[in-house]
Amino acid sequence: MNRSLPDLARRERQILEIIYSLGKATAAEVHERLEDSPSYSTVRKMLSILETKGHIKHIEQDRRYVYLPIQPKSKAQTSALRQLMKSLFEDSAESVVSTLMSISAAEMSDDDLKRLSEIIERHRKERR
Amino acid sequence: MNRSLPDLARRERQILEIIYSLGKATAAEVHERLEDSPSYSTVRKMLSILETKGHIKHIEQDRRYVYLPIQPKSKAQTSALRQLMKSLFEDSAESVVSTLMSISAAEMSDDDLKRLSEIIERHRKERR
DNA sequence: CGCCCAATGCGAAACTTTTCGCACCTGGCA
DNA sequence: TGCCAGGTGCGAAAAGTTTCGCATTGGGCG
Repeated sequence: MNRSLPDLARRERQILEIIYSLGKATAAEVHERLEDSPSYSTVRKMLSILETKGHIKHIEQDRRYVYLPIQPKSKAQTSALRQLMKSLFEDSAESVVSTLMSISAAEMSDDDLKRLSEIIERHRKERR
Repeated sequence: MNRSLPDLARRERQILEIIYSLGKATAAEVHERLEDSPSYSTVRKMLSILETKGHIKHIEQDRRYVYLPIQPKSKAQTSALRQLMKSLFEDSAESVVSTLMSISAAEMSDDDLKRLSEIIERHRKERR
């Protein structure tokens, strides 16, 4: 199956996002971070459903399950960003960057910003 | 209510995304663009549900309903990007830009890239 | 005027997601 | 050994979403 993040149901998505943001997570950790928290029992059930659907897997560690995403984060990032660009940014990188600046610029140091420029400049050069 | 895009149910989200990407849309237009298309009737029902829930509104034009988002696109962009950064990019603008480049750089002209740099440089200067 | 076409409104069935409680299992400790 | 704490598994109820068909409405045209 392997639908991308935004095609999941609400709770499923929330939970998968938590797992991605932590890299890996136990049921308890997910439960802790989930908003308007349902019971622990519910969270475990959702995890097992996500596993059945092929979005996550688990390993056993210290006698408890630790869940991991199946799709590597880099792929999830790419497909989520693509999808977002398409639905809200007219597929325009420029528009994304503008919004990104309006969100983040204030909290970034000059060096941080410089580093962003450099990422872009590097791409300009590499293509020649 | 006004949950942001990613907190909607699957179909609801798909439909709202179509409306955002077109700016405004009739039931027929949404129907056309919706994947694995459900009946026209279903689409209209969803639109009326989205309206009830406060995500869209309609105006009448040439004797048919034209639906519009309630939340301005710019707000939707901001909150969706924030959310994405948090869940998949460790809140790092740099990481977003890298991924963005890997998606888009190949299809951008040198001028396009230059314009991106300028957006960032502008922010560097404005803050001094 | 009356009919037809192209809309909308809405109730209810079907399906999917979400929630939870209870049974079970296992290691550590009194 | 037997009990407790802290895990997992899972069935089934509840809630939420999605689908559709049929009734209704109103303008344009013969």
